[in-house]
Amino acid sequence: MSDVPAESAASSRIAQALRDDILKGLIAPGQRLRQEDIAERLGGSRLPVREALRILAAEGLVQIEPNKGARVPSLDPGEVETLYRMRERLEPLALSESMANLSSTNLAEISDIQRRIEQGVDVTEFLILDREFHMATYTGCSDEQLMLSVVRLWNSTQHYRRAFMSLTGSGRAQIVNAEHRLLMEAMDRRDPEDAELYLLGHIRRTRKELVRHPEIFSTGS
Amino acid sequence: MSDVPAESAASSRIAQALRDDILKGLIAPGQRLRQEDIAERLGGSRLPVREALRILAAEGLVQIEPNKGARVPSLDPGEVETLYRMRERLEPLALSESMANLSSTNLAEISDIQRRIEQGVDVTEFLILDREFHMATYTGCSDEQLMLSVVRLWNSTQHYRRAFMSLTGSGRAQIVNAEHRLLMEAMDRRDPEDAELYLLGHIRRTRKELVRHPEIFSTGS
DNA sequence: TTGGCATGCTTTGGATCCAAAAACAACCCA
DNA sequence: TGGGTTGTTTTTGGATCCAAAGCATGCCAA
Repeated sequence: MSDVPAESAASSRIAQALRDDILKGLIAPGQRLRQEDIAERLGGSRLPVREALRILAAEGLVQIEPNKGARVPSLDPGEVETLYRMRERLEPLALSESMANLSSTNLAEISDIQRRIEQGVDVTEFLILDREFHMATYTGCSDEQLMLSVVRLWNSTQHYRRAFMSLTGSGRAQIVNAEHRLLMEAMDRRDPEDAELYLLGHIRRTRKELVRHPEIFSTGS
Repeated sequence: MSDVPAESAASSRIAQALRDDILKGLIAPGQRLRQEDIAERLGGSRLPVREALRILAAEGLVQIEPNKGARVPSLDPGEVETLYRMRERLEPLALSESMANLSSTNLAEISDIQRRIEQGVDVTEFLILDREFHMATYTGCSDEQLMLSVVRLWNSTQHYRRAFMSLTGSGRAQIVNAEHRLLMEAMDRRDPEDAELYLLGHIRRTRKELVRHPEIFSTGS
């Protein structure tokens, strides 16, 4: 789950810990983050905590309101839909930028991740592996800003992806696997155009499924 | 008793000042930002300066390296090209999300900005008005994350847009005006599809012109 | 003369203390 | 009894001080 280049400071250590907690769902949307609590729990004073919260705010994982503190943003269905529309447009770009630089070793790694997904996993494991899969397809993309945006989008939607998976179970696994396989096949053929198209379809279908399940957004979690 | 907001947030005040300086080009890419200097120049201690730098880093305006401080990132041609490709994909989305909510008053404001652009302005003024123009077309987009991404992209490329304009002069003004007028016409017709297309073409053409002028990226500015 | 190392100087990172703003609760009054 | 108000408490924001990491200079030795 570690994305950023790990600027070796205490503030980034705290940021990393919080990031993991939020992405794992241990901190729910809407929940407030008190600086003192975090400082005590993770060690250190409140100052690096404040910087960590700034870092996370930059990644879209928390929202900071002046004099009111930080909280994990809770999104409404419309916002998540827009985030998915952003993914539909940005990730195919990242993919095509990446594919030119992917070695066959990279492709083998991607294939291996997909193999593990198809071995049947629980929701938590699937969320991790699915993210690993897509990020692996982007490893050839050297553009930092683009990848930062992609990671932000994944971060912001992670909670709702988990809620969706928990709700629908792994019944949709077959479709996802088919889409992943199509994507991999196009990548093996070194066909960025097809790969972009399959990826677009994959994300778009997920978006449409999400908006069909507004119960994900009920606060009771 | 509190009639004036009293500038409660010193860190955002400092961030705003720095942001203005960077966008105006007073702080060039590659230039280092020493915390103490900023603190002394803008008033306050180093602490709010640190937070301000984090805020700006989130907006892509500065880069922070641990124990080495913050500097305005200097981009290579490839990075700027990717940023423009991101713009090509994200801004049409923002535009279509926006258009549903634009009133005729909004459209009149946009038209007024374009009118001022066509009155003939210098480079500095053009950069401001052009940004105002496009941002005005996005005012109906209520999605925060999308707009944040768009602003980030504009921020990151601002310096190279200015370098390009200074280099080529206002010779390209006619093309830009024609594109803006086409865009406005589609918006007046309430045709998001056409508007997206014109906007895409506008950004794409600018990208292609930029990559044709690599001398923009030479450090001597 | 040149390469490498050590020392000091500068700059950033972190901790503690203090002030201000907001949430909360109890109270008073209508 | 309900709403507004005021005072207390909690929490965040800012300033100062101290520690650690870079960086440059300059010295010494080969």
